[in-house]
Amino acid sequence: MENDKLHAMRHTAAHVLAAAAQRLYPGIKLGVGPVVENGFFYDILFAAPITEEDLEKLEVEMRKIVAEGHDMVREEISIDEAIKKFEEMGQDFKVELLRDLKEKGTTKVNPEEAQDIDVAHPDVASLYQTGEFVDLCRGPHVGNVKDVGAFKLWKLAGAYWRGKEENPQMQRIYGLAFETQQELDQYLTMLEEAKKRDHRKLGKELELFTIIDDIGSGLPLFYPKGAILRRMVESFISNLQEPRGYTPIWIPHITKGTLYERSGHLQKYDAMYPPMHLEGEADYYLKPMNCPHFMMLYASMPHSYREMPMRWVCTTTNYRYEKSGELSGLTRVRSLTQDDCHVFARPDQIEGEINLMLDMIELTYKAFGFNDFWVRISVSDPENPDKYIGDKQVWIDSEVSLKSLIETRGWTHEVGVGEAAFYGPKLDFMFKDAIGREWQLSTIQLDMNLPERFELEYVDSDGSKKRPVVIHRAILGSTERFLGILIEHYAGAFPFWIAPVQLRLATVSDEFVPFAKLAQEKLAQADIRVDLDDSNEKVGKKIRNSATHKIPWTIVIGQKEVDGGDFKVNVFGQEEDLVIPATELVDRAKQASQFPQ
RNA sequence: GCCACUGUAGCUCAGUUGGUAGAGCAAUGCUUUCGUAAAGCAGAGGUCGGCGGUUCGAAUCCGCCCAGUGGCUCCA
Repeated sequence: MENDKLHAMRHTAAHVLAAAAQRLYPGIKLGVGPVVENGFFYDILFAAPITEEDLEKLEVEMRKIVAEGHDMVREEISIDEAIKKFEEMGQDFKVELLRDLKEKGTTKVNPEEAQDIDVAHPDVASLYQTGEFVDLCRGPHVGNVKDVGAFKLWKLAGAYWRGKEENPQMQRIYGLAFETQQELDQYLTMLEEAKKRDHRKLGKELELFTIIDDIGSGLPLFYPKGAILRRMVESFISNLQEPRGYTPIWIPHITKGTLYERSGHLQKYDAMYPPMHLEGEADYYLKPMNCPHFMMLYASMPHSYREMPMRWVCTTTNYRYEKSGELSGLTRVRSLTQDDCHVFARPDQIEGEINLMLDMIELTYKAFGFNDFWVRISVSDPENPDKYIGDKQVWIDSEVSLKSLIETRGWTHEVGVGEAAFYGPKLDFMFKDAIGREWQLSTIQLDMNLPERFELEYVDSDGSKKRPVVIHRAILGSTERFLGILIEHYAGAFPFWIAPVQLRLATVSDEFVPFAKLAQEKLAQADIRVDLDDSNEKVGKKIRNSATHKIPWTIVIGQKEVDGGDFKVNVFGQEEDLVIPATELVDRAKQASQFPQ
C-alpha cells in the first residue's frame, strides 16, 4: 500500500529528526513525534529555545544520519523495563507516557501519543534504534534510514506538552516529507500559489477591508467594495429565509449583567469584554452572543402552540475578547456579525425545522459554489448520560434524525461521540482556508438549557403550559468569516452577481466620455454596479487595470459603440469576448445580476 | 496568553562590517487622445512600528512595548 509506505517514511523522518537533535543538543527531552498531513513533527524541550536558524543545522545533521545508512532496528521489551530504560536516559516525557499507559490503560492516550506506544499491547513497549539513538515508537518504519524519502524542516512552533496550557511548552519542529523530491517541490509550489489567494492579501489589494492599529486587533473595517460584499451575502440570506417564514427581530448590543447571570454566561464564558461601569448605574456588557436576548424577547409575551414554530432572525454583531494570538484576518475576529436565528418549536417539530435549515444551507452553498466541506455531527456520550440536561427521548430522537438527515444529503460527515454540548446535539459545517486551516461556518444546535433557565413557555392545545425547544442556527456563521472563506474560494474573482464592481466602461479617448457617462447612468439606474475609467490612459492599460481588479465585465467605449455597434464585453478570466447588441446590454447585465436560486 | 519569526513611502522590496535613506508600481501635475494586459516627462511622498539605552554618530547594536505571521492553547 502506497499510503503505508509514505506513512512509514514520514515516521522515520521524525525519528531521524529526534536523533539529529540529540546529537546536536545532548540532554534534550523528547515528547512525541507523529506523522501528520504532508509530513511529521517532533515536540522537543531544549535547554535553551532553538531558533529558525538552528533548523538548518538540524537538517544538515539529519542528512548526515541518512547518509550513514543505519537500519531501523525494532526491539520489544516489557513496559517496566522500558520505564527503567527511559528513566536512565532522562527522557521524562516518555516515562510519563509509559506510566500512563501502564496505570490508566488506553483511554488517556491521544491519537498523536498513540503513534509512540501501542495501545493494543499495553504490557509491551516497542523501541526503534537508529545508530546510537533509541526511541519509543510503535512503528512501522522503513527498513533503513536511507529510504526515508524527501524531507524538509520548515516551521518552528510552540506546543504545550500533551496539549495542556498548564504544562511546559515545548518546541514543535514541523517537517514536510514526501516520497520524492519532485512531490516535495510540487507541494512547496502549491503553498506559494495558495498564499496568493489569502484573503488578507486580497482584502488589501482589492480594497475590501482593513484592520487599523489605532482601532484595534480583530476589528476589521470595510471599504465600500467590501461593504457591498457584506451586503450581498447578507441580503442573499434574507432573501432566502424571509419567504420561508423567518421573521426579523432586532436587539440592542449592550445589556445589564443580570441577563448573563441568568443565562449562566457570566459564570462560565471567558471571552466577555469587561463591563462598562458608570457611577450610580448598573454595569453594562457588550453582548458576546445573542441567545439570551432572543430568550428574553420570547419570554416577554405569552405564546400559543399555534404560533409554533416561531422562526426569529437577526443579523447582528457580537464582541468577544479572543486572545491576541488567536486572531486571524476575517476568519477569527473580535467583532463578528452573526446571521443568527433561533427557532422556538415543539419537540415534534424539530426534525422538520432542521430539514428546512439544511435546505437553506444547501441552497446557499450551491449559490456560492461551495462543495468542499464536511459536517461534524456532535452527539452525546452514551457512557456519561448524566452529563446532559433535557428530555432523554428528545436527545435520542434528534440525534437519530440529525444523522439520517445528513446521510440523506450525501454530505461528508463525521460523528463526534461525546462532542455534544451539555445542552444539546449539534451540526457544524467545516471549511478549509487557502493554507489548509479548518473553520466552522454554518451551525445548527439544539438547546434544551436556555428554555429552562429563562422559563420559556407556550400554552398547548389542552391549556397546559409547555416548554419549547430552541434551535440555534447560523448559515453564514459569521459574515466576516464567511467573506474570508468566500474571498479565498474565488481568489478575489467574484462572479457577476456578487462582484463589488460588476462592469467597467473604459473610454478610448476623451471624446467618448459623454457617451460612456450616458451608458453608465442607464446601467446604474438598472442597479448594475458600474464604474467608468475615463482616465488619460491607453486602452491596453485600462484593460490591464480592470483585470488587476478582477472586474467581471469590461467594455471599451469608442467610435464603434457610439455609432451603435455591438458591445464587446471583455470577460474576466475568459479568452473570448462576449458580444452583446447595444439594445440588450442593460437586460443582459440585469440577468447576470440575478441571485442564483 | 505562550513559543519562534517579521515590521523601511499607499503597495512590493533594496539598504554591505553603525557614518542620519533608495527603486519599481500606485497617487499628483504636464505632454499625449490613443481600440483590448503597462505611453513619456516632472515634482512630491519616509520620526526606517513606538519608547528608552549604548555610541561622537543607530534603519543597523541592546532592552521594553505595539502590531503582524506560523503554530500551541482557546472558540460554553
